[in-house]
Amino acid sequence: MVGTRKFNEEEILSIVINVFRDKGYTATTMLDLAKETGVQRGSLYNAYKNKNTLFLKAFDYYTQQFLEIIERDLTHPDAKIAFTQLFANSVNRLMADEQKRGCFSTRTIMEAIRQCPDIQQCLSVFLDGLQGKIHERLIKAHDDGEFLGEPLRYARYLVALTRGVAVIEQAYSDKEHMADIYNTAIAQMPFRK
Amino acid sequence: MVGTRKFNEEEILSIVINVFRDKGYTATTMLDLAKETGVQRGSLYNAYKNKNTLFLKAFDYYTQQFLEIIERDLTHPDAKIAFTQLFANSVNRLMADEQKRGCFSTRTIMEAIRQCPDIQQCLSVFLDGLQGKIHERLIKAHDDGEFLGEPLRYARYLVALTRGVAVIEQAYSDKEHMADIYNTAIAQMPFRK
DNA sequence: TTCAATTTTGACAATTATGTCAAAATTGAC
DNA sequence: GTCAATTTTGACATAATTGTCAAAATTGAA
Repeated sequence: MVGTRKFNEEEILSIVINVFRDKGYTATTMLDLAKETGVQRGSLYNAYKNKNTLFLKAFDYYTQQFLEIIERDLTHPDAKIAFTQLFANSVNRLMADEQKRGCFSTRTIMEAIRQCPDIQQCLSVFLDGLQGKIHERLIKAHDDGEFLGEPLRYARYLVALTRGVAVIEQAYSDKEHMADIYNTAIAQMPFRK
Repeated sequence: MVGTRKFNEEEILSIVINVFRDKGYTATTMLDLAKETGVQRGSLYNAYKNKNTLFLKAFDYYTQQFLEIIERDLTHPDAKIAFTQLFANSVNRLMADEQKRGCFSTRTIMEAIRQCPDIQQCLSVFLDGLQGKIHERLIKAHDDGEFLGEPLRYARYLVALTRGVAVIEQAYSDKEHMADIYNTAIAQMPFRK
């Protein structure tokens, strides 16, 4: 194809996600995105039409990477260990960011959902995806006799809990606090003794 | 005092909270606030210096009202019923808003905490306040022999869960979904049988 | 009633952000 | 190498937002 784009799309989307994570949806301007990516503002408008569309594209890219990670976190054959690992990794990922910018999807739900047209669909894919991965793992655990609760109810419950911990992280950024919440939750869950 | 303000502060702060709830911290402009409150922009600058300071004041006012409501929700002498009511009321309050603007404090944590200088202190008062009310009620329940868990751990856990449900509300605005999460949580908690 | 403190008002300048566009540059296909 | 499609670039006009200020209005106290 003639007149090909100079920039690498995945590279740009990664940077774009970082900028949005930094400042939030509304506070991020096209100028910010141009500066950080090194792509001229006019080029971004040409390629993505506007901030809204660019955000949607970046969020989809994020979802895809995120769901792969969740799946990997839940691979341990022992269900209780698998969930313990998922939560531990989740806390570690939040803490690993020295700027403490928090969970991108949760911030998107709480801010961008009212600002960014058409984001609802992206969020459905994200949340249904997350709930789906957890649900699948709980069904397997149930079939294995390792888990005695209702998989779907617990999947919903756990998705909510992870969102809650993401909020707590922003408020306190205290690793022990987050770990404590997950430990309390895990200890209560109806895993086979 | 001479040259007294024309407007009623509590009335204005209520409106201000509504506008911020509507559009979020960043997307709300001083012009929006002036239009909605009927107070001239210049007057708002004179009285509150800028958006940031006004937001802090409004948030404090919100916290005060919120904590009174939580305390009232937890008054039932039976602990399990008290928490069941707290959660039911919490869901009902979220659903009662026809615009589905969501939990103001959770949205503030996820957006404004990175945009609004000095909000951290207001949020501490809010969250420590909420955790404190829940903690107190759990201690009482524990003393009464109605609750067998560790009050502080469960207080943290429940605060996180309520934040999580606030996120779920924005994503799905589905009453049954939220109720289901709280039911799953309540059913697991170590209340005396 | 007068007065001084304070608020209100509307206008102003400065800044920031958006979206568009024509000209220039690039590049794959032929 | 040429060419046509596309992207890149920088400039432009428009709109929105901020913060400030002087003049006018208000009001409680003396």
